[in-house]
Amino acid sequence: MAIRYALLGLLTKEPHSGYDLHSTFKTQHIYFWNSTHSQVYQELNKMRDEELVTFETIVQEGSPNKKLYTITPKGEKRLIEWMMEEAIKPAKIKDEFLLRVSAFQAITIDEAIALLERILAREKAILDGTSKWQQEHYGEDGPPNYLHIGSYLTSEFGKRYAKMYVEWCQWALETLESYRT
Amino acid sequence: MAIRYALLGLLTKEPHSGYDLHSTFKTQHIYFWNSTHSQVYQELNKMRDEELVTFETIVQEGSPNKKLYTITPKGEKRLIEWMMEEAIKPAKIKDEFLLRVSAFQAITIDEAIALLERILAREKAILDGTSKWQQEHYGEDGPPNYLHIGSYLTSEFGKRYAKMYVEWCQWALETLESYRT
DNA sequence: AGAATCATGTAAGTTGTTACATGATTCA
DNA sequence: TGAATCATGTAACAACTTACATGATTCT
Repeated sequence: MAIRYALLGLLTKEPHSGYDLHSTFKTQHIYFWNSTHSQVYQELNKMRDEELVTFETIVQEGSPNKKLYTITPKGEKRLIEWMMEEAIKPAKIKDEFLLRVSAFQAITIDEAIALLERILAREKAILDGTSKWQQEHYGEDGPPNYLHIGSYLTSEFGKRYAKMYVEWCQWALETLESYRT
Repeated sequence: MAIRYALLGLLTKEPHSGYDLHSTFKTQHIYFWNSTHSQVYQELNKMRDEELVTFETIVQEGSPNKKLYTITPKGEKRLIEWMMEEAIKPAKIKDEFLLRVSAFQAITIDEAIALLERILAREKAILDGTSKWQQEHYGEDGPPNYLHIGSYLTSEFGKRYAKMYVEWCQWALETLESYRT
């Protein structure tokens, strides 16, 4: 239901192919949305049937042909209606690592520490990647115009989320050490 | 697939009813897991069929009868196997508010500010609730024994997540104000 | 009087995932 | 030579949500 608004939102900036849209979920949108390529293609087909998007086939040399999707006025209207709904559903999170943490009582302290150290390394790498992405795209001053404000604000969220995750891991490791004695 | 590990994890601490388990998702687990009561009951039935849990019917006066579920040795073994898997899937997040933020270019600055202010209030209330919950359950010193370490570590995550969300909202509001001129 | 809490469940529908399917080009 | 990237799609299955269904008690 909401996947379509994720796609429509990206299409308000410029036309994208299905492949592009999915790539964005895997890179920029990881902190607040996720999807698989098959779902993206299916949803784009539905939206084309409902005339929320149109596409144009781009013939390329060297890489396969692609379909460049553009949002229609009807699609824009629908997106804005959704953005203005009073009810904002709370976030739905499925974090398998934190689920493991919540069951740490079932394993030993050493096993728990080993798991945490793996995730600390992973989150450090993510923080690094997000910081670099933001620096490359927006530098110190933020986006040059309002068109990219959304992307800038959410990239900052991603950076803060990763930083919080890293610091929490470090705190959790210290806390676990103190339970060893 | 993973909902069962969420349930099994809680059952390693003590027996719970389906209602209890679902309540926990709505309160303590909101930062890393979510589910509906219907899914909880369905999964408990499946796990009973697979002998991962057993239950006992508790007859109550004043409130309806309930089924108290207990984890079996087979269930514990299955949980630990899952916790020790090398691959830890990245978190899957569906945050409709941040999805709206990512499309802020489609609405006016005033509308964007109004949305952010609503969420700031919501997140402040959540931070407050999480802080109080942690204080009431663990005070200043943390859990008295290793049995509650998981719950303590994840409640701290929840607190830090809410704090980060509040601070990000405040930063985003300032940033938006600066784009008005 | 109406809403919230406790308590469990089924049925129908929607959403999302995994596997299957293809194939050229580029990088290591 | 094998993996990664670009590029799109379908089919089958699993996961998840919403609506329906009931009903006593307690709080406002």
